[in-house]
Amino acid sequence: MAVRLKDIARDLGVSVVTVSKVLRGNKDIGDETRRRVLKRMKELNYQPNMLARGLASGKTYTMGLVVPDLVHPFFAEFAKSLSAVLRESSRALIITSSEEDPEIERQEIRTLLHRGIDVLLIASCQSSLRNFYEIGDDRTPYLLFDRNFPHLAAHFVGSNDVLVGEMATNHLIETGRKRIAHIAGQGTSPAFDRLRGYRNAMIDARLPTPDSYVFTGSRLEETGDKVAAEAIKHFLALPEPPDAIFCYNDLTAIGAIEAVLAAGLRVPEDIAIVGCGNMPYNDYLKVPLSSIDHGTSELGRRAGELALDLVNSPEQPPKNILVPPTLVVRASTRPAVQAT
Amino acid sequence: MAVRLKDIARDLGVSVVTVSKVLRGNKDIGDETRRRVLKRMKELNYQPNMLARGLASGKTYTMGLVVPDLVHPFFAEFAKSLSAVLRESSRALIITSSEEDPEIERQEIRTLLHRGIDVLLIASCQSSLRNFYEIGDDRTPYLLFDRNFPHLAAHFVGSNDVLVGEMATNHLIETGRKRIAHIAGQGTSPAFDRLRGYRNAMIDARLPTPDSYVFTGSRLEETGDKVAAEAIKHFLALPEPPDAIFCYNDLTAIGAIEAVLAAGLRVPEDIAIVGCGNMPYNDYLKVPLSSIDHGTSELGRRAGELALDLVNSPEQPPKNILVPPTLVVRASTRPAVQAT
DNA sequence: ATGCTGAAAGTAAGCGGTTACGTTACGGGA
DNA sequence: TCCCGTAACGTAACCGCTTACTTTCAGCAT
Repeated sequence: MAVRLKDIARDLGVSVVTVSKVLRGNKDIGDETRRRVLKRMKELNYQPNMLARGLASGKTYTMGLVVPDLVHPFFAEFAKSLSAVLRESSRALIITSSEEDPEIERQEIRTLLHRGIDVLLIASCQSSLRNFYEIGDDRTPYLLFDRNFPHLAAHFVGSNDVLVGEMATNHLIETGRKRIAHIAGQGTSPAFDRLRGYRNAMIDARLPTPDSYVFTGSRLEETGDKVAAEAIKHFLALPEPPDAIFCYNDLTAIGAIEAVLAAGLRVPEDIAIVGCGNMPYNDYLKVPLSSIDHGTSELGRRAGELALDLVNSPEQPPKNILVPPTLVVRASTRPAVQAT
Repeated sequence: MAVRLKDIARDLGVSVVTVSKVLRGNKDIGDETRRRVLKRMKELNYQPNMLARGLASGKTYTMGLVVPDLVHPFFAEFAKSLSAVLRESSRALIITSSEEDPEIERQEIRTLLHRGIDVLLIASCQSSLRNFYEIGDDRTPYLLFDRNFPHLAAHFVGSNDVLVGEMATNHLIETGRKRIAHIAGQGTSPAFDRLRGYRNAMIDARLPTPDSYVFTGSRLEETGDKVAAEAIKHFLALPEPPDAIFCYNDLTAIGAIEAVLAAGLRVPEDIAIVGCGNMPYNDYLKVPLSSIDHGTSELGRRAGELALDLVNSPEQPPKNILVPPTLVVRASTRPAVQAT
């Protein structure tokens, strides 16, 4: 079996408490004793039993992460980056997926809390806040990422999604488009904020945004490509079809490109398209896709740092960490008028 | 704070042990008592403290997963599917990434073992077996997936990669190609087996496979697209360039398509290309990519089931679970001779 | 000499469960 | 009537570690 504190104590003729104190760097121990204990720990390759430590101390050295979908590159990359930060402070990460199902999310949160985690990180797929009151009861500190709840005073790490919407829209405006449409998401703060950013930019540029230029779809993370097909059908049936589309995310943008091409039109000549998320394969698509990059690994890093901070000072006032987005231009938004 | 067995016992005037027995479905309890305990558990919304249970019983109801890269769609999908299986038996999953670094992998394994997990699942990036002797010492059952070690008598869940290579190559042969090349991986069992499958198929078809038709690259999971560019340069410089290429994975195939197109040749007319992994975006590439599908979620499911089985009977003889691959044909391998 | 201080160690209790045995009371077979 | 088996529950110890509180003793001021 594994080496225990007891074994080291016995070997050295000291008490378990003494060894435990050395382990945790307690001042309470003489130099000579400390040295002997540390030496023996190395020799035996001692690793503390985290279950026992967690039970006795309340700290588990474990963080919990709940994402709506592990396969989505954004969440995967976030998890990877977060994981790297936690590894440095030798904490484990329990990752669970809610599959975009509020009931599963609820279940996963409860499981994590009762399993014992120091901090919970979550991109919630809830529309209500019920789950979060439960978390509050358990006094486990938590932070939201990617998706925020305006009326919940919680820590948040994410993009400035209003700015995301503005940047994408302004980019289309700057390349000379006038009739700019938006395929919008639903029910989450990024969806809401990106729409707002889009509206802001259009109003600033004094461009019209008829209601018919905003097509709202749901579950765009998983089925954005399908939804985009409907959206394009809708847009192309308008008396004045758009000459550019800002899509809620890249999957939707990909679907939009496919649908536009299938309709016999050209991207970007007839319709320019910009997405959001800057997925790895954007360069290799039929039309390489312009996109807004969230700085995902930066997000993961910042979230990890905040989480570590919350372990020590759980009661601090809510922080709101926004990582600035960047625009990555590719072929799908080359200027409409090739003035040469 | 959370509800404990003690609270329920007190409320009902029975002992903690009685409640514990009910919790675990022990026969040893009368119907009436059992009913009262269960009722009270529901009322108080009791959830067992996993740390305490783990410490006392040795079972942690937690599995550990080590993957080389969380962002890779294969591992993400595997993790997702595995996670779903474990959720059904209310077990948590600790996911860690080795970043394709043997030393990190070693570290992560040790951390997991000392944290206490019931089963370890790992796609190892080791070339040596050193880590696995360590695991053996801790008597924690483990299973390998995706990447196997021929000389290690361990449980394995993965593709039949020889068959993968044969299927891909045979498909190219059946569509009329004669000069078929392979961009091969390095150092892992899938790389080795797919190469063998390629060779098998070529020999069976009495087609030549000069050494110059096999280009070996490393770290294809992360940089396959770059490596493919070199490979294509190499192939096109041959006196008799190939008319088809079987690529170790989809990322490599994507890079190959890009490079072939950039060289002014057509896919599939001049060079057909088949990949491996059947990534989500294969339909949307410049040339939609034919690929071998591993049945990734099936793999995750089978791995999860085996892992659950190992909890109860850790000492069973090594199982070797191979999920049959399937071919998904897209534009990149349309027949060379459109005989109409 | 007496008492106080602080460094260095130890003692005991407990975290929330589980496990291996006891104990009790009842009923049936001989 | 006696014994024993069994159902139903309880007792005590322990899992490996931490926490809060002693204890011990040297050094120093009074």
